[in-house]
Amino acid sequence: MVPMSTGLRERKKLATRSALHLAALQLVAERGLDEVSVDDIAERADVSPRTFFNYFPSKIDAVVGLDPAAPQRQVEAFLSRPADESPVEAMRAVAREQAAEMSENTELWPLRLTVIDAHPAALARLAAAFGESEQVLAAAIGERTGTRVGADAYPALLAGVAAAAMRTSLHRWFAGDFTAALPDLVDETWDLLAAGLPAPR
Amino acid sequence: MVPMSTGLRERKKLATRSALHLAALQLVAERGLDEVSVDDIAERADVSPRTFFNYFPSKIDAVVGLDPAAPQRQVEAFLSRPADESPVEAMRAVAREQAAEMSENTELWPLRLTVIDAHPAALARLAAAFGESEQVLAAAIGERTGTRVGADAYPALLAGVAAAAMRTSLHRWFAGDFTAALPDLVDETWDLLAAGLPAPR
DNA sequence: TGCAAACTTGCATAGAGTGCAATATTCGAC
DNA sequence: GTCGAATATTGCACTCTATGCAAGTTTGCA
Repeated sequence: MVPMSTGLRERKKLATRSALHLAALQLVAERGLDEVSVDDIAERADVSPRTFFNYFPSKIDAVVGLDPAAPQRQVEAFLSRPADESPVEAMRAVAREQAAEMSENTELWPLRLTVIDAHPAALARLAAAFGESEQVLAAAIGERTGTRVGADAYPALLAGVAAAAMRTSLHRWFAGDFTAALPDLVDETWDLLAAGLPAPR
Repeated sequence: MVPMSTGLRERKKLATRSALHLAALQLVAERGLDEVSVDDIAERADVSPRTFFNYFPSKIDAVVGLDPAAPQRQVEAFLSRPADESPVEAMRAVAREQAAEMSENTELWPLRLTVIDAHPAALARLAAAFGESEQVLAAAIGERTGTRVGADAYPALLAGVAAAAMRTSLHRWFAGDFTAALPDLVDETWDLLAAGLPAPR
């Protein structure tokens, strides 16, 4: 159960998914979102148009190409932080880890963010994905702090703030042509938050 | 130019838009999102299916039914706050005003939020709308604080945090069956933010 | 009253997205 | 290696979304 790195079947699926995502990114970068059809993407990735929808529920999802397991991994990382850390500290540490991972593949995230930022529909889909992520994260925060998500403001707020922090950091990374170190940007952002968002200067 | 409350033409357009939005809300509340087609919505609102798309770019937009001018009004409210207020104070005041407005019509927002919360696609669209709103708001914050949106983290972060605060407050309002006063929920949320998100208890 | 601008509608069309059944591939046991 | 079960791919048929365009209505205004 839950194999770490398995046989041919699993690897092929990952490869196909990755090929579809990359094909979508490249085609949209070349021509723009509206000039690219699902058929185009499937053709470049060497699968049938019908197979495309076995991997992504929509065209825009293939462009954004987020890992559907990412929210769950984020939750696990958060819950396994040392118990003496405050929720904010733990969340911040998880964000820094995530940032470090994103920085590792020096090609994928910059390409992704560049394409996404140029297309409002993709930006919208990304915002929606962050929103979904927030919900499972809020549940985890509620679990850790012993508060109820509906009743208390804290869990949903911290989840929302964490998502905003990551989005802000990613956007600054992009705006600076990916020359800065993403984990550093994340740290700066969380410094502002911990201080209660003091006015600049 | 820019008439406050104008002739028959303007009023009819607003009425049609409102009728389409309400029809979408009611139908989706009755049957669920996938059992409602654009044709159904147009029929209940007594316009042709083609006219539907003169008012909303997609079915889900009709369900969510947000005012496309809202982000701009938010920006204007923010920029016209007294100059001695800090950005956080100004943003918080704007949020409280918005909350008060939303509470005024005791039918619309509760129905909206109930329908939206029951349908992930609508929730995603709402998250995307908040994201769009953040962008223009960030520009305004940058203007007020004299910082550059791409270079400095502050404007985008405060905009993102403000959006998270509003979403959190709306969700708590909904979770408590709309018995609480929304402006109070907003205040509590901003208290947490200003204190740097201290751990509960 | 009558002209111009703005709105509605029908028609045609491209493309997204889904269910279903047939085919092909991989896995695991032997 | 071979075979059967499980899983993945594909083609087909179909519905619905969404948009451009042109013709017909309604409204605003002089």
